[in-house]
Amino acid sequence: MAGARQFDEQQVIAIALDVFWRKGLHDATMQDLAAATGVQRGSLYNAYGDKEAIFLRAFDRYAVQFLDAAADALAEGSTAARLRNFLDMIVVNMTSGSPPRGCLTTRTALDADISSPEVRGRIQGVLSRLEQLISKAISSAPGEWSAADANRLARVVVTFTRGLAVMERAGYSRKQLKESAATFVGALMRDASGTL
Amino acid sequence: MAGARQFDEQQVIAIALDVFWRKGLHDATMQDLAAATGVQRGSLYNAYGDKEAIFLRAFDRYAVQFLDAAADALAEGSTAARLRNFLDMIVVNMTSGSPPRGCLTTRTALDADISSPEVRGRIQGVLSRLEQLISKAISSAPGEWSAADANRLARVVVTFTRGLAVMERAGYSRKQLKESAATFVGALMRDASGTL
DNA sequence: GTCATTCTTGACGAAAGTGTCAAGAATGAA
DNA sequence: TTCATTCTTGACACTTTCGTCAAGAATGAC
Repeated sequence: MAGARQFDEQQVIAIALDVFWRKGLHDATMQDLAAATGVQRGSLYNAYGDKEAIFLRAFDRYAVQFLDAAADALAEGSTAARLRNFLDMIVVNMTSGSPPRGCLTTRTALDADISSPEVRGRIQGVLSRLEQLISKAISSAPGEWSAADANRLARVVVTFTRGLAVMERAGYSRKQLKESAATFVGALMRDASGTL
Repeated sequence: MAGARQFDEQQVIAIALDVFWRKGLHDATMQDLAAATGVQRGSLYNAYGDKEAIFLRAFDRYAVQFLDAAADALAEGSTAARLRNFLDMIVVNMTSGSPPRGCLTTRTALDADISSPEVRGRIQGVLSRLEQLISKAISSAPGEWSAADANRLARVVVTFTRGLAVMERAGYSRKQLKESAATFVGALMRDASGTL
């Protein structure tokens, strides 16, 4: 293999992820990626083909990290504690960075109508795997829900997390989002504890 | 006033709303607006200045209609019934059209980082007025919530509606969204009735 | 060390969008 | 009817982005 690649692919994809996270798949340009990575536009075309191919690589890395973190947050405690941990993780995730980067999945989902089937598939993949994780966490914790209820509730929780991502874009602070998340879990799980 | 305008402004704004609703403020072009309205690009620039000015007019009309519809849906019945009516209205609203148009407010919110303060302000305005409507509906219905609880719950409900809008973009059907909404209300409002 | 292969670079042409403008058309007021 | 004003139209200049390509640089295999 002659003419070796002059850049670190892992690093380029990691930087590309950051660019996409900040600007979105649609708004990030090849020039943005070239500037951020220090790799010439032509080299990126040569190495990956087009912007979407870079996005898919970056997104796949992101999805793995994200779902791992979600699984961790959902691993222990009561159902309420698991959901609280999970939602806190989500909120911190979307309010990190300066300025905050928001949620890459949600941003990408909103552009679904101008995205390729590949991209749409990744979004649906992340959301459905997330739903499965949550459903499992709900039904495996000591709780009062049937498997069917757990599935339905999991979808509601996923939907709520997407709402948090929108609210973040609308200007709500980390603190406000955490407060809403706490209210949500409190209302959903309310029992004799009397929260809410 | 000599040289009268050759087009119906109400109609142009209504058509512009449809274009923005389908493509988003950012992705809709002046050429899209010109083609859809039948008014030349130059005339639109002459009449309104730029794309954002047209958007603001269209959005303001949309916001009034939307909030009126929300107030209607939240007007009568138990807290649960009000919320169910309201969420059904929201879901129908975002799944109407072919293909479905989604939610204009949510789409616009997701582009907050490249929008003007005026546009961001409109988004926040709609969301906060919606929150107030819901809070009022919750606390005015025969129910068990304090005013502070109603405020917190209202924000949770607004957040959930934003989540529904994202899920719609991700490919969920009207039926699925309604089902999630029903589960949400059932879980939130659960009492001796035993739903969920 | 030679060489075929691959990568890198900068430039190119095409396409799409923006905002502006001069010239002409249309209109209401007098 | 006349005329000043306003609207309409198509063209223009500018910008951004895209994808490609030829020429040169770098590298691993032999």
